[in-house]
Amino acid sequence: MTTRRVNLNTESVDNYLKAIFALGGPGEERVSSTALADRLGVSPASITNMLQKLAASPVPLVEYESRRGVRLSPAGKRRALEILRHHRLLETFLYEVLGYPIEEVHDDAERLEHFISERFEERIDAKLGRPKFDPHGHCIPALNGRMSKQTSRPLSEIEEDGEFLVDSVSDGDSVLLKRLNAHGIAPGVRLRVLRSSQGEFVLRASRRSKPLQLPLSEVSAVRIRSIG
Amino acid sequence: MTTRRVNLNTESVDNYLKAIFALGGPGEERVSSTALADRLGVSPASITNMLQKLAASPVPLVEYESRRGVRLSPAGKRRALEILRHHRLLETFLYEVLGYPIEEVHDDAERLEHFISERFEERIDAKLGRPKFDPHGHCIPALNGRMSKQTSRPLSEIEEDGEFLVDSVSDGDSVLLKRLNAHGIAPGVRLRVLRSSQGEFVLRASRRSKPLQLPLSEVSAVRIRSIG
DNA sequence: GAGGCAATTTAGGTCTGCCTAATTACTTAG
DNA sequence: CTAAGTAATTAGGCAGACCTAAATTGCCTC
Repeated sequence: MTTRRVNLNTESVDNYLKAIFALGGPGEERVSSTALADRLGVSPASITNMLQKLAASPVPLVEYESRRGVRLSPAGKRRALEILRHHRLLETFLYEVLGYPIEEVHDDAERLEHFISERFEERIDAKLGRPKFDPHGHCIPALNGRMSKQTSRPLSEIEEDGEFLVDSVSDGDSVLLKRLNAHGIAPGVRLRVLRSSQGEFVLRASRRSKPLQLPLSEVSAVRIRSIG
Repeated sequence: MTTRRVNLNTESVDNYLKAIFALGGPGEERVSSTALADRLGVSPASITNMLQKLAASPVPLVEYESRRGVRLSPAGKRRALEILRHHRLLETFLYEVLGYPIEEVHDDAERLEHFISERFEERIDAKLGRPKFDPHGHCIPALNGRMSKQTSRPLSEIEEDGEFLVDSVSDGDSVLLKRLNAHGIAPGVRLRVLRSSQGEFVLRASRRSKPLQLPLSEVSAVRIRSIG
């Protein structure tokens, strides 16, 4: 019986690796099947199936022990970072060069990230002047996969009200993103937290703009640093 | 029994439609299965299979009678032209904005043409100033699918030697394209045919450049118009 | 008008990525 | 320490897009 080699360069595999990378967090913790199933919108059975394939490949893309969750192998992490790089370069490109509205950038980048060539990647990187951050304030991994670690924390986790620097804004929810943008809340901006009680925050980006009230769930989309 | 509806918005379908469009020529003649199989690098059986599906869809993309070849339906033609538009806009974009070498433009455009959004299409079109021709000299179909018809003829079909205007150059063979380019043979250029005998042509684009000798098979990649 | 041949279609598989249902392994509460 | 309850895995299927091999069919020639 020949060991049949499978093709692991598919969009689907890309998405699994991205999801594991994202859910693993900075500590690269093991990720559970359900968490993945949930994130990818796929049944748990499909997850198990794919993970077994990814782990069994000649150069395994994940480390996987049955019922104990997965984490990326070095090769898998490399791939995940490459795609993340594509994604963020594309977002920057769509925003800067093609003049997309900020909240429209994510979806197109998500689709194209799987299909651009190395040449395309290199050309837009050059055109943009080798940017380090995308328009949401997220760090763009270098070609070699290096990426500086996050020094920010979610706005939802502050101890007390006051003034902060917006570090980045999550790009997943375009409606929220548009709203934040309309209120001047964008990376690099000074943000005043006027009031944060249980589930509600009231924010203002500058004297100009109107205050914005947000529930805790949405506030966590904004990451901040202390000023200074 | 429910009529199961199939998904016809796939890359594969795109490629069938493109192939039928290209092989049908300006007269939109019926195209044979073998010609398609050949062009798409797929077995004749697969062609039959796909054509049946395309013809049976609720809005048929092709007109197909068993053993008589296919042609595009109006809907199919619309789709084919849309993709051709994507392709040529992308080529122009990669060339003009991203500075690709001319011979590298085709492959990336071919991959991306299936995945760009309407917004992307509109943005690059705007950025390029609504171009009418791609860098190979091919006409870019308008948004509504309108496209002026070709007034040129293949260089391989000239009656006698002399001077011509290069109309366009085929983008399929990147090696040839690079060679033509290196000899200054590009759309809009005056081209002198120094000698054309049986299977061989000798061409020169300007007093400057060295003459280029090409076999008939490659010469047909160049389309020309009379000078006037 | 029958044979022969090439083109085409039908039949029956494969592989990928997904799904549902059924089963098994943990974990934890009593 | 057992009974739930939950998480994960196995088993068995399906659709899409391909393939090979085995009919067919259309047509051309003798």
